[in-house]
Amino acid sequence: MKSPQVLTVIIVAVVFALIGYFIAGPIGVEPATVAVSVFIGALLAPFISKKEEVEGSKSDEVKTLYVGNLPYRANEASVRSLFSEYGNVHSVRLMKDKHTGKRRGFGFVEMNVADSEAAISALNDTEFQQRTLKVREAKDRPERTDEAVSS
DNA sequence: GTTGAGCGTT
Repeated sequence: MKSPQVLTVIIVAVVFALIGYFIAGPIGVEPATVAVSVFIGALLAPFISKKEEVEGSKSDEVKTLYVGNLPYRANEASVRSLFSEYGNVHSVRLMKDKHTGKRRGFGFVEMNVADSEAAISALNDTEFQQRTLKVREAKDRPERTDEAVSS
């Protein structure tokens, strides 16, 4: 996938450089300068656009998992180490009650998509600290990435 | 300090 695209980019850059070389004369600019500039520009343009594609696909590599029926003594470290055996764990959040601060017995684990599927089939309905875990794909959460209203 | 179906906060 990578090699044909790079070759295509080079060919397109050469074609643009030739076009710029021939139209540079009537415009009144140095043909060689235009050719080199267009050539470099055509090489850098796909490189910048590909960089954005990579960053955009990186957020898709992480998937949120719902973990239920957790023992109240379980902490984030134990859950993280448990899921880390089946894949790269990005983050672990055990939900607690905001008023009392006690654990509610469920949480969310973020890990890679492929590893998450393996972790679900491997850890779902399995015993963890004398409790049967419920591991599933988490629902879509309301996006609250923006700052909340504060005075 | 307790309890036991569930999908949530910077």
